[in-house]
Amino acid sequence: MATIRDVALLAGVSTATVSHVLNNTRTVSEMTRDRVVAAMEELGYQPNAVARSLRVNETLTIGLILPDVELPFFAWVAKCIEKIASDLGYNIILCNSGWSLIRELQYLENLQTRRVDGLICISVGLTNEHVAPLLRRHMPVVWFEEARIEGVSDAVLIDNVKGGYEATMHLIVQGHRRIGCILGYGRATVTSDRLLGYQHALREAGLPFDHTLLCSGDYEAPSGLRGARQLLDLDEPPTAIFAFNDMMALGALQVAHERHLRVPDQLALIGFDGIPLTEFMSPSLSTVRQPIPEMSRIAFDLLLDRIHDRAPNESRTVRVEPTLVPRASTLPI
Amino acid sequence: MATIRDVALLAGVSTATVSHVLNNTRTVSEMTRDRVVAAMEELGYQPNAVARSLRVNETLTIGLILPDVELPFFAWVAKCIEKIASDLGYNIILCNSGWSLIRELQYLENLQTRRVDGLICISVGLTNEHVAPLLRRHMPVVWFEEARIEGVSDAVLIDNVKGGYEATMHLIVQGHRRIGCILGYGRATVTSDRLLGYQHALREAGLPFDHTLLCSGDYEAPSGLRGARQLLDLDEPPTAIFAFNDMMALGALQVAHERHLRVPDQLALIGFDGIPLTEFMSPSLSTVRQPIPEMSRIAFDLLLDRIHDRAPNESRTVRVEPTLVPRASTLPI
DNA sequence: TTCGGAGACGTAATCGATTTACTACCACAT
DNA sequence: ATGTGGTAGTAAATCGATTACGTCTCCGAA
Repeated sequence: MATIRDVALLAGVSTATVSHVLNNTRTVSEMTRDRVVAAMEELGYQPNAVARSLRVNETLTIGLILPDVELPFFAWVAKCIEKIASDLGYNIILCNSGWSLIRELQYLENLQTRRVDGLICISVGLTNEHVAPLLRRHMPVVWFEEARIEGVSDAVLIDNVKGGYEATMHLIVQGHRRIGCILGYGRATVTSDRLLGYQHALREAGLPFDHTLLCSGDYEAPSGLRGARQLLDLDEPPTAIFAFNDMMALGALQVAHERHLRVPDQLALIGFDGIPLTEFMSPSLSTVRQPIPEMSRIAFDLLLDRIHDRAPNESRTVRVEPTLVPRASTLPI
Repeated sequence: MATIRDVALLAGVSTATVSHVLNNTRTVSEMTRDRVVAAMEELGYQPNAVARSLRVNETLTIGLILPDVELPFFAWVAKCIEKIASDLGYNIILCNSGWSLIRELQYLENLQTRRVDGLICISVGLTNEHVAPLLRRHMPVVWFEEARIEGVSDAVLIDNVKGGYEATMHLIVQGHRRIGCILGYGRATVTSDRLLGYQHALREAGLPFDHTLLCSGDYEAPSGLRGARQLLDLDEPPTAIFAFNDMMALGALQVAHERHLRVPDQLALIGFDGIPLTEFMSPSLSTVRQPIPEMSRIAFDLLLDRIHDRAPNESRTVRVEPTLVPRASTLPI
């Protein structure tokens, strides 16, 4: 494999000159430049980014930690972030934590060792305490969608209280009085905030809060299925179900079909996230959309600001608005 | 950021000794080892993988090029490969080509520059000619699921002819005589082989091949929707549709609902891939499953063999069997 | 007493780039 | 003749690890 030295030798110049041709970092006479370029061609030279990274202390790589790329929501996030990154010359190291704090911590170690320039985290267990050592070493970290403690590292979040409120209020406006909830993981603020919004809406409408209408899920379809069955088996079953993500809503939708309940007449359904898939469910699924493309852009900008040291000392939290997307699963035709 | 030299200084030993403690590559007396470990702790030392990579010429990183992580099939692949890789200490650089050959080529350049140890490719346009320069530089490449030319680089493929045959024959056995097809991209062997299998099955059953029953798609749900509408608008519409992937089948399923066609009585549907989602559609979708976890394992093994120079000179193609998964969308209750 | 071998470590070259500091040359004005 | 300034190039230090080779000490056998 040809090195910069080989190129320099063949072109009859120093490695410095080759480097300057490569990076356009100093004027090189046209004659010399041509000779260098020709030498690179002839040798099939490919610069070694590892050596470059060692010297300039920059890897043009960022780590992306998320719970499970297989879930459409996270796949969506991964795609958006990868797009933005690659357009700017950055590469993404994909880290699939499988909802495990231990694996998250392993990735944290690993990514530091690899000297990634920054880190975007959709974390299930990491807190600011875990990343404090990274911050001290000036490794930028941005929390995405979920931040266990705000105000220490940068974060881009949505207003989950509002999202929960809007989903619930939408169902109430459609005339529903008993609204079941399929929650997410208990310890996540994502879950507790959406639940808070649900309760606000009930209170505002003067409806009682009945904890038997809550059941827990894990953001995967089977748990939505189990949850919906449990709710529909109640003595006084709900007429509408608010699933805290779209995949659990999909599970619930299957239960509706299995029990021959017409959606939305006999059972209304609303999800959360707004993954593209929701549009293609039958009936199409109402949902609360997270603006993932925008959030990805913001997350990357926050990261770049830190990487290039043009961010303020204090941390920044950007909160974006979710938007209600009413579709056939809640709207009578 | 502490370096190995800082550790050596603090522990009062040479960098060689620290390195040997780090990698367990030479016996170090217990006393010295303790001092070194203590020094590492005190300094919060984290080895620099970039420097290591430069020296040992190994990055423990592999590139994964695929068309679109957002599609559940590719997300599934990404997850499986990432799992296997990370268990072996490798990291994955995610490269989303967006079905573009140009971007694939850019990633190819980029990954070479970064000196990844190997490459797994689900390619839309790359051929062996494009990767020939990589192979000459001893960069291992494994084609996954699709290989434009076999027998030059390693590949793990499924028998798409058989898959197409089984899907079609399954529908024929259920009594269908006119079977529509929603194809994938024309230039891919994945598409042409599945079509071949379809034709084999028709011939074997003595059914005519009618090209008006074919329409083209792009593996995304909307194209399945358009395709299904087109097929059902025929003067003699099919009673069953074979979509060349599950997402297009999902689109077709939506058309069935929109036209109030009972599935499978009035319209039977079968997809391809076997993504987990199929189980949660209503009705659950029959499909032909690709054994992605096994294929991922095989792909990685092929790669590791090349990386460690224990592969034969000639290329190896491993072909695995797809399996028919009959579900409610083709089976009357 | 000497020699050989094992155990424990150190010195310094090396990987392939970038970049600072310096030189050489030429043109032009004073 | 001297100084000034710009252009084009080189030599060598540097990034932070790994590792080939060498050194030193100690112990037991000849």
